Amino acid sequence: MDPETLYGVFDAVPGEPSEPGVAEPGTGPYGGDMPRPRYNIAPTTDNLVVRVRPAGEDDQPPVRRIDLLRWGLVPSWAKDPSVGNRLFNARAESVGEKPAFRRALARRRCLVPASGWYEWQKLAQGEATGGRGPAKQAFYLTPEDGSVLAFAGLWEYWRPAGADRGGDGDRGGDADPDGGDRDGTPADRTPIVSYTILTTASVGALQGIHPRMPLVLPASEWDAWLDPSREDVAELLEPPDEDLVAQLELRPIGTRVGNVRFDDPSLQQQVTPAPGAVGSDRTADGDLMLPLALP
DNA sequence: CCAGACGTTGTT
DNA sequence: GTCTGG
DNA sequence: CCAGACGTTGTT
DNA sequence: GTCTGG
Repeated sequence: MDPETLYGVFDAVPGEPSEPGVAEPGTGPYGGDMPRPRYNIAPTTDNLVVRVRPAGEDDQPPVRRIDLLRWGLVPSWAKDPSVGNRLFNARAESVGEKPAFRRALARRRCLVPASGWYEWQKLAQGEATGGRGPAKQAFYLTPEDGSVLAFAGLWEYWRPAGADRGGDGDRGGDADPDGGDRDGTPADRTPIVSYTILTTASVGALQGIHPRMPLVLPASEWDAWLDPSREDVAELLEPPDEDLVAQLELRPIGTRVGNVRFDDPSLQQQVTPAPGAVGSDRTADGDLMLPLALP
């Protein structure tokens, strides 16, 4: 997706230029560089996220802001930020009870824009291919009308122990473009603002591919999800409506998407689905699937 | 009390 | 930080 | 999630 | 097999 379109889609503005721990997306149409569109996003990388208020400035009217946050939520109490490497998803069914996510669910919800997402369907070991056939089929799930999706997310602020420099964002504006500090402070002492994506049970045809899916929020729920004063989000944590899922294209794609060093539009090129995969006209054994006789 | 976890996915 | 397990 | 690494002693 | 990195 084109990152610049996101400001319009989400009625958002660029984030504060000096928020510690946040890589700058740039100001886009307001005058700076935006990150290039991405086609293969991996956990631990910085990606665009929509938030209302990155830090507690309580008086100002709510403004949606877009920043680059690290995918993989690092809890504020973590001693080592690598614990966030595995916290890139949070189950919607239990997120309110997990120590790592509970506080963020109550106070720091966010939206993660995406043009779609990838999923792997595990296939029965193909006997017809002598076991050498592909054991899995990748899919790109994307709205047929090209609209932008928003995944429900949570974000968190982490500061290394002992790093005691005060300032919650608007002071000490030393906009350091690269990760490290000028004074030689290693990167593992810099603050990190990170996020996680909620998952839920798959809906409709997606169940044939994978039992889980990201919690996709319809645009009508974006405002409520982002509103930090909203107390009861149980309704928003329910799986998406079937009609939302019915608007998605389930596009079989090649296996290169599994390797993060590939990151270009060709990853989303449609391929013939493997036998037994969703959309294939052949069974897992390679036999042609015949249409059912109608009465 | 202290120590240790704190999570999800998927199980050819 | 807060909860669970020993 | 998938891809890729996974390690020490001792230096024949 | 299991962990780390992207």
